[in-house]
Amino acid sequence: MIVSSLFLDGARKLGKGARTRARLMDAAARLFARDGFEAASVNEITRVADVANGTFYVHFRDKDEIAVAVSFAVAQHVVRQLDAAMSDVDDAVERVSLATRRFVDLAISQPDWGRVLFRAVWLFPRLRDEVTAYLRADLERGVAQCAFRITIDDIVLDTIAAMSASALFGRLQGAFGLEAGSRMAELQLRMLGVDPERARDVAWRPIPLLSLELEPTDEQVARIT
Amino acid sequence: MIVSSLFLDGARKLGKGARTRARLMDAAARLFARDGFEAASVNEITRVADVANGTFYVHFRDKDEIAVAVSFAVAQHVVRQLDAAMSDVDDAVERVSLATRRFVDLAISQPDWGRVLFRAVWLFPRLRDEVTAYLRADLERGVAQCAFRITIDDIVLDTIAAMSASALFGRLQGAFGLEAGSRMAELQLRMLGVDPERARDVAWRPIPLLSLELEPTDEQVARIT
Amino acid sequence: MIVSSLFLDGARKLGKGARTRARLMDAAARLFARDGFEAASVNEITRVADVANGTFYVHFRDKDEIAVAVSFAVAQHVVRQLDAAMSDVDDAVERVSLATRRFVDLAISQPDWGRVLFRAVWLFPRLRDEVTAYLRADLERGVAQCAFRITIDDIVLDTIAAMSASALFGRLQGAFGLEAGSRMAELQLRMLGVDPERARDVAWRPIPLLSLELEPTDEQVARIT
Amino acid sequence: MIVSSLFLDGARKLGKGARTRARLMDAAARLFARDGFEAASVNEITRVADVANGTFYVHFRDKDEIAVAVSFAVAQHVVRQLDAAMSDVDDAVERVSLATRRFVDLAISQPDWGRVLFRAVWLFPRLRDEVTAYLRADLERGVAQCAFRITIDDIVLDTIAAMSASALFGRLQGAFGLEAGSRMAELQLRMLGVDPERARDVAWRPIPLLSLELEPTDEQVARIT
DNA sequence: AATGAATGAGCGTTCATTCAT
DNA sequence: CATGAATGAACGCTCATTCAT
Repeated sequence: MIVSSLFLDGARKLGKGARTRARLMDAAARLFARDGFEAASVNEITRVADVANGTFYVHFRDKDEIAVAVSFAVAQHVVRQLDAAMSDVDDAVERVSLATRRFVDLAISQPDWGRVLFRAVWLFPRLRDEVTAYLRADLERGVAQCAFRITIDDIVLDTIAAMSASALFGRLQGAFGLEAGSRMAELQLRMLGVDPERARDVAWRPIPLLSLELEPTDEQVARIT
Repeated sequence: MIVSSLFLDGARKLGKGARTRARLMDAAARLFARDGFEAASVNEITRVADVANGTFYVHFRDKDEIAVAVSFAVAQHVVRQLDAAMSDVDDAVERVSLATRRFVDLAISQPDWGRVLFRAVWLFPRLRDEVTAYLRADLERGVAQCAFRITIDDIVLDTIAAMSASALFGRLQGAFGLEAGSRMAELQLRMLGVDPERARDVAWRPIPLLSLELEPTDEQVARIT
Repeated sequence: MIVSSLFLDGARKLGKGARTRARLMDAAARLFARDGFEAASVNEITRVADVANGTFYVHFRDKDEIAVAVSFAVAQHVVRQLDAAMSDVDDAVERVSLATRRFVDLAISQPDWGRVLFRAVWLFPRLRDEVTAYLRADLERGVAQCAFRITIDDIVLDTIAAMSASALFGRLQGAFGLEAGSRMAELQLRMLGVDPERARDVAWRPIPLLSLELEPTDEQVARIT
Repeated sequence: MIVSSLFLDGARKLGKGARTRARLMDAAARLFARDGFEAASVNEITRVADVANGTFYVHFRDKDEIAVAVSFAVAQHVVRQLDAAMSDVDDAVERVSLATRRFVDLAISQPDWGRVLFRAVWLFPRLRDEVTAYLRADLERGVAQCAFRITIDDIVLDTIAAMSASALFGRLQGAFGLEAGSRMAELQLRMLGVDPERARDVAWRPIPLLSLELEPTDEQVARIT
């Protein structure tokens, strides 16, 4: 269930240095998810990555740097795939629903990444902005399509994000069941001014499960390395 | 603006032990708020409380214990007052709006408590439950009054809480302005199925500011001590 | 030969805390002398002082603080005794000669302190000033007595100090023999304009050896603690 | 003002290996001067020298070795030039004065080398001996010329050196002004038994400034490489 | 000869916690 | 109940050095 080689998989064909760096990022992702940024120690990261403690500082200036690197890489990886998976969907109502539902379902398929994302979004406002850029586009599309009867501002954007994050969190904690994604999507659509019946229909309609690709694109690897 | 004697004020008439404990909790509340739970050290707490560092362990088993004690006490204190301040309001729409708006305005009047609450709610699910008990009552009242067209379940409850918390957070960070409380209340009401026009009216109508009472009730003091 | 309890001896009658602090300062003096400030590690100091490494920080903010404390305490202790031991000598020529000779002889009787002094004087200009204040008084006295035919300025002062330090260093290294103190005193007096014959007479005349008092005065202990 | 290619300039015509070694020595000289021997790290040296860190150990056994190499080379380079610049001066009084004044003036024209020299002289007694060999010749010449009324021994030699070093140090620290060289030369001459009037005359008489040659002789390069 | 990733002991410092007084 | 000195494991980080390429 836990995929621990997001970065290593992508770096297999690269040099030895890149592989070590990837091992460190994998270890960090796992520990940040389990313990949080502060509680995860550099020594523990290197222990899990199976390198000497000094090796950490060959690849990262300090603990913050790996936190940022891991967070951004995971976030980009996830968001891009969610986005790519609905490239053929035009309707904003469908898009918002799909994004939320699939984002929440991350909690099941990749709990580590989910946790990293969840924590990182609080810590790095820039990351939040980058992630919500996709969301903003969909919301504005919805307004243009007269599907959302609401003014799009920062508070709405942030609130939608917080709602999705909250559902993800509930799933991760085991407080919510499988329906969390649909339920949250429904609530969001209602809030955005979508007719409650339509909101229910769209949010609960079965969708093909998106199985997240483990191996990042070469382009992503390049940015990470 | 910053209240630093929430607990001490209430413990004045009690014994010396209770006063020392109260001083520690006041110090802890201030430091947890300012630095976060992890960054606040026991030595710093005792320094601010003006007691010897060993005295801490006379009153609390460990750092976690004081965190729980402070969080629950602050949360109860705040929630009860928000509740008491609308004891004469029957309409659920008004109640939900008032609760959210005043909760968010905490960020201004008592940023210390706001931060403590915000952190504590993530940390202690039990605290979340206690706080949302009040909310649940209002939501069910709203359904009974046919004002909310929605099924009340844990996800809705949690989502409303997360939305308020998110607005509080935005205020604390300076990302949102004075209007955050009203805007969030409006979004919540829309989500709950209130007519958008009514939601806007209620959420943005001027309300008397609630100045939080500093001294906890005797009953609260008893529970804390 | 090596006195390692300058501070501990003085703190015997004080509380436990003062004794631990004294043990740390003794250990630090020994290690600073042997290895220098930078090479002496805090862990080593606590090991020699036979306390836990964390105990160091109960008594000193950081490594610098103990370096300053040790340096100033040793310097004051030494300088005051040199000064006190010639309270009945009026003649500036005699005084300068005595001070240099006895200072250099430190190298034999207390090599640890000698080394600490030598290093500290380079590191802490303020310490240099404090120490040379005594010297300045004697030089000015000599000018007033028409014994020194020279203008007293910072360079002269500093040069006399450097010369004495250099002789101390040579003794510590084993490069110079017993005569170093007298030889250096003679050179200094010649430089100051004293007649070469008189310089030789005064500098080489036998003097009672000053055995440095190990136990600092209560006043000194109070300043240190 | 700061010469950073003392060794590289001299190694231009040599092989690639010699050039790399020279680049490392230039970098080390600069960093030892700026930060001191202990604070200058091997990685920093290689970074400044623009070679890989592993390359360092192709050319030097350890950090000590480069410190010795740099110190001796700089010292020889400086001392030989000071000596060469007064090849036509016979009078020992003039020679001692010139040497001290020009040595102290190093602090202005080449503060980097000044600092390296100053530190190195304390660290490597053998270096001290090599440098003072020149000085000894002049002192003995002065005795032969009946200009110095003093017995030349190791202490006198060392003291003269310490005095010059002290003046250099004062200049580097900014504690002394332009006059430091002359003042110190005057003090030395007085100490050596030169008539105070003559000492003043010689020490303060204007001299042509010596601009140090950057490129070492081939012979020097050979010894370094 | 040159590279640069990797090592691991060691650094100064923090801090929750204990315990004799 | 209160004290505060003492503890020692753990922290983030540095750095001289090694070695496979």
